[in-house]
Amino acid sequence: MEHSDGDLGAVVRAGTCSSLGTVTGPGGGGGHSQLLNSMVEMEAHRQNINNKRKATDFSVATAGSSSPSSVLQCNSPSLLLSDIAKGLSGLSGLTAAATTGGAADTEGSLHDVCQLGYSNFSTGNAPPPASSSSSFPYFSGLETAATAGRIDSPRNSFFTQNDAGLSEAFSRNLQQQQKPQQNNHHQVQQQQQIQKQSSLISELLSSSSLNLHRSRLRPGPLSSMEPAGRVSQDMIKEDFFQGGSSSCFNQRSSSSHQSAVDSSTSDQLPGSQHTSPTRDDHMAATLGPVKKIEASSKQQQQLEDSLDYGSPGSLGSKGPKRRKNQQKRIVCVPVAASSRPTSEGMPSDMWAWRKYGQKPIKGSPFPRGYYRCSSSKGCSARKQVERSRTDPSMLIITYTAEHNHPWPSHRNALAGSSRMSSLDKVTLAQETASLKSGETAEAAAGCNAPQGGLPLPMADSPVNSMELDNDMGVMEEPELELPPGGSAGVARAPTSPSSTAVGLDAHCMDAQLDLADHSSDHELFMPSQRGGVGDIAVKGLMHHHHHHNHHNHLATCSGRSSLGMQDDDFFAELGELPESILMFGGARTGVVEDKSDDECGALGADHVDPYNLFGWSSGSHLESSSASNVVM
DNA sequence: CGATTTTGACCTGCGC
DNA sequence: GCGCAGGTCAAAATCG
Repeated sequence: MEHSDGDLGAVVRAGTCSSLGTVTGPGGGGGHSQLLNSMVEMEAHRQNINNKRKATDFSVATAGSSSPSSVLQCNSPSLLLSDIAKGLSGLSGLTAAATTGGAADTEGSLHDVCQLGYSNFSTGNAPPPASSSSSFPYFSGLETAATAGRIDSPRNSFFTQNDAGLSEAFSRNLQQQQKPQQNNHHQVQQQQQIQKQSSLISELLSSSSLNLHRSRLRPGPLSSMEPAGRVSQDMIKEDFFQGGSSSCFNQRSSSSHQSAVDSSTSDQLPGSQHTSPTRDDHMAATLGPVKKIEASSKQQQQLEDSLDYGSPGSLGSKGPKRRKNQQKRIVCVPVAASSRPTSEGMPSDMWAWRKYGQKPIKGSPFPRGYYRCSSSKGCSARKQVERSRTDPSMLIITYTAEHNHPWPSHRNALAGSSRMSSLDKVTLAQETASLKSGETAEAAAGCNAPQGGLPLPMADSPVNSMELDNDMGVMEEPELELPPGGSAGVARAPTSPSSTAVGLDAHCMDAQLDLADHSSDHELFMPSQRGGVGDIAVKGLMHHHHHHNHHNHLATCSGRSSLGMQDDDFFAELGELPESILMFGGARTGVVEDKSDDECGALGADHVDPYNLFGWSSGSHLESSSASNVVM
C-alpha cells in the first residue's frame, strides 16, 4: 500500500480531505458540506448543461469539485479535460449559486442533496472525532472511485459504500436537475463562469509549458493502469511532471480536442475509455475555447522532442539552454487562496522560494515572477508565478525541476521565509486598507504586498502574491503585480484579513480565530445553507473550532464567510481548497490527534511531501511520504 | 549581518 | 541571420 495514494488520491484528497481531515468529529461536516455541495453542484450543473444526460463519472465531479486549482492540478490521468470542464462548470455553478445568494437559488435539490447527504453523513454516519481514522472511509471510497477513474452512476461504490443517503440524495438531485430550469439568470451566470473557466483552462493548455504530446497518453483506462485507489507515482512523474504540467492536460487536451472535433473517436483515445459521448459533447459545449490548445504540428513535434526529458534532478545543473525541454508543471490557483497572509514568522511554505527575477510577459498585463528554491543551496527547483491573463483572479504557477533535497522537516529550515511573512502582514494591512477605502479588491485579491520595497498600497500599485499556504507545504506565490491601473478586471471582493489561508499554521489560526470569534453568531456561517447541512456542519465546525483550534480552517473559513460572504468570498473559499491539497497532511495531522504546533508541523513535514501530493517526487521523499498511512 | 527583493543587462531559444 | 521574447544573472537596495 505504499503507493496506495497516488496522485489522483492526492488530488482527490486535496480537494476533499483537506476539509475532511481538518474537520472531524460530530458535525465536522462543514468541509464535507462544502465538498458535497461542490460535488453535487458540479454534477448538477453538468446535468444542466447536458440537460438530459445521465450521471456518469462522479469521480470527475468530485475531483473537479475541489476547486479550480484542484482541478487543474489534478495529476489524475483518469480525469479528462472534459472532466475538468465539468468540474469547472460545477464550480461555476457554485460560484453562481453563491452569487445569487446561496443555495436557495441553486435549486432545492442541491439543498436536499446536501441536507440529505449530509445530515446522513453528519449524523448517522458522522465520522468519529478526530483521532479516529474511520472518518476516512468516506474518502477512501471517494478516492478509490476517483482513482479508478470510473464511476458509472450515482449509485456507485462510492455512495453505496460510504453513504447510501448521499447516493439517494444524489439521485434526487439528478432527477430534479432534469426538470426545466427555473432560473435563467442563474444559468447565464453559470455559462459565463464556465466560459471564464474554460478560458483559463485554455490558457493553461496553450501555455508554453503545456506540451501536448499524445505519445504521453497512457494506454488504457486508468483503472487498468493501476489498482483502484492508486496512481503510481512513477506514472505521475512521467506524465505529469516530466511530461510537463500538461500531463493532466496533455492527455486530456488530446482527447479533448479530439472530442471536440470528433467525439466518436474518443473511445480510441487512451484514457478516454470512460469518456462517453455525453462527456465529449459536454466538453465540446463547454470548452470550445480549449480547442485552441491544440498544438500546432510544430509544437507537436517539439512536444515529441520534449519527451526526452532528463532526470528530474538534472534540470538544475543546466542553464537556460534546456529551456526547451524543461520539465514543467503548471498549477493554477485562485489568487484569493493565496492572498491569505500567514502569520508572522511562520513560513507559509515548507519550501523557501527566492525571487530572482521578474519579467513582463508579452500579451499579458501581468509580469511573471521567477523564483528558485532557497531552502537548500544547489536546489534547482524553480517556479514561475503569473496571473492568468484571462482570469486575473487565478495564478498560474509553473514549477520547474525538482527539489534536490528533502522537504524541510522543520520550519526553522526555512530561512528567509520570515520576510515573506512580515510582508504578508503588510499585505494584510494593505488589503484591509483597500477594504476600507472601498477599493476593489483586485489589488487585494491575491496580491501580496510588494516585498522588499515596492511601494505598497496604492490601489494601482503592484501587489502581489498568493499563498497556498499552510505549513503542510504550500506554495507561496509572492508577488504578482497588477498592471498599471491595477484593474485586473476581476470583481473579486476584497480579501479581508479574515480570508485567511487555510492551513494548520497555528499562528495563522490565531488570526483566524479572531475572525471566527468576531462572528458571535455561528448561525451566520454559510448562510447559503441556512438551516441545512451548512448550519450543522458549520456549527460542528465551530464547535470543533473552539476545541481544536488547530484543526479547523474550515471553521475559520466559515467565519470569514460570515463576515459578509460575497459570491467572491464563496469562490475564494473554494479557492482555498487547493491549499487543501497540501493541507492534506495538515488535515491528517488534525485527524491524527491534537498535537502541539510543533508536532503538527513536524508531522506534516515528515509525512507530507508536496511533490507527492502533486504527483512528483521529491526524491527520497517519495517513499516515505506516502500518504497511504494517512488515509486509511 | 544575512537573506530577500528589485531591476537592468545579458544570454538563449525560437520564429520568421 | 535577425529580432523578439523569455529566462537568468548579479549588483544594489531593502528588511528584520
